[in-house]
Amino acid sequence: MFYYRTMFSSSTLFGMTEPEAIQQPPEPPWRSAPRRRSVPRPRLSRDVVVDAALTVLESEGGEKLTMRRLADEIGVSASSLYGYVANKEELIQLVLDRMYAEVSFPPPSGNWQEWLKAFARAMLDMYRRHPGVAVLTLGRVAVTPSMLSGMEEMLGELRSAGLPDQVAVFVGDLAGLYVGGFAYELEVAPPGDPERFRDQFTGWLRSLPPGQFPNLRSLAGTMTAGSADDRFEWGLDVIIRGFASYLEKPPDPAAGWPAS
Amino acid sequence: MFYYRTMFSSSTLFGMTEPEAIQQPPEPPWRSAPRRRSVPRPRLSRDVVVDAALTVLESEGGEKLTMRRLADEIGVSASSLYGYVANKEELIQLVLDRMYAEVSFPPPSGNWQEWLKAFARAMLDMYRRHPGVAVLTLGRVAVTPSMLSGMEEMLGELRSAGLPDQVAVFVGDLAGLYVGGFAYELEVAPPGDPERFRDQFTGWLRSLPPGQFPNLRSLAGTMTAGSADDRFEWGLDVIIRGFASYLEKPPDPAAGWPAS
DNA sequence: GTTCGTAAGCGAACAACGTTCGGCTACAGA
DNA sequence: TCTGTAGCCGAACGTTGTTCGCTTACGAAC
Repeated sequence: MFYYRTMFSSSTLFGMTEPEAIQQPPEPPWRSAPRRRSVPRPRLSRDVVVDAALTVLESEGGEKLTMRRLADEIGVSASSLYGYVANKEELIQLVLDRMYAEVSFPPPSGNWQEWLKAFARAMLDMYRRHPGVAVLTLGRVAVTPSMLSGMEEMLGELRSAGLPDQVAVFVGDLAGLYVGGFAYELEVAPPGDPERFRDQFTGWLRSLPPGQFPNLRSLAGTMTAGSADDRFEWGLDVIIRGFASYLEKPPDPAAGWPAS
Repeated sequence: MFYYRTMFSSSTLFGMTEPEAIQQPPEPPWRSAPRRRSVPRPRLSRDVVVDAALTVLESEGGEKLTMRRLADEIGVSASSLYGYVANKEELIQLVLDRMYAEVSFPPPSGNWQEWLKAFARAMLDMYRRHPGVAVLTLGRVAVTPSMLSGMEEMLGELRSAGLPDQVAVFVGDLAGLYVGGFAYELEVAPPGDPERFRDQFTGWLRSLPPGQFPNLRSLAGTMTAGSADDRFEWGLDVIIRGFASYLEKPPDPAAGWPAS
């Protein structure tokens, strides 16, 4: 579901330790241990910080999530946060982990296509419940524990439904990119009335010079047609159809496709 | 090709003017006119600034593109840049416009599938020639003149190849998202030896606890298999197959798909 | 009950960022 | 030669993430 921005870019970013170094609990390396305290009387905690981050996120959006603003939300100074979070990047990773953990997996079924659609919808629902989160996933690679669990679950379902390994890996890759990108698009949409905005955009397209942009002009209505949900379902369907077609009729092996 | 992050989020971001206001040259609204000067003896110019931005971008990456760094590159003070560029956002838009203009369109052919693949490859080539640019497209909506031209060209080709309007619009949407996301993935990959990194990542996956992550462990090799080019071609093929399947066998109209 | 160690939290500060403002400078036109 | 102005600059402002040293208040030890 979310390999895409993950598989080739995740590890060294947060000072990933060498494979040998990770043994007992292979938590992602960015997860630093919270500071020990033999005297337990803190007003703060990792959970308090992450909770407050979510509050700020949902009420003011991703760009407004600043360490000072977050500290204000809790009623504490900004520097205090660094006792519980290594830096802002780690904070965001913790937020994303919390979000991914919220996504519930569809029950196992032999039908990988329907399962994947249900999972994708669950992901999109999560993004919708927490506006401001999709923005955080951009330009960032989140290898959080709960995201690993999501990947694991999906791979299990796809494999047990009979998909070849390579296809199982790649379908998650592509679908994850799709859902994340779609959620981002929803978030970035201007806050005002969507109808009005759509009309505005359509009108702008129609105002392009006819000689230079005939297609954009005549397709102005088409480009803004359909509800967000319709477009989401459609894209999902197209991607899954593509993979189904691949299963029925694999391309020429000489083209360099990895063997399944 | 790049509708995705465009169609529903572009306009109000940069203070889009009302449709009626745009008449003769409907340049995107972020493009402010450079300051008039009856005395033409400037060391700087918009082109000089954009050129320098590209140099910084390619040598130090997107995060390092700062106004001060850019000014240093030219040998000028940071504040001087604001005579030629309204702000950093506009600078980035200008950079992106320059990049999109560099992409050459494949010659028209009746085969929309091959045409689209060729266009996607040309886009990816552009991103590869200019490392650091893909990062800039994230979290941003670039409705630049050259990007409009790209959309126009693609729509023309797809329509003349017989694709229904709605499909033509959406295929560009999805393919654009794919290419942009892929390019970003390439950029974010750690600078060191890719082979070594892949081994590292594979090893890390294999070090996950077997009971909890059996699939991730056993698919560790599969997840990192294939060259970047192979994976790019594969994803492209999957997407296009999905659309082809849609053309042959449209889904149930009751499901709310837009009529073509 | 007093002392003490320690960790939680604070305020100030730092560097870097985008951006603005007032002023200097040097040239084109009068 | 004078003057207006365009081009550019340095300093500054308000943010940002982050660090550092200090205060404070509690649990434990005597």
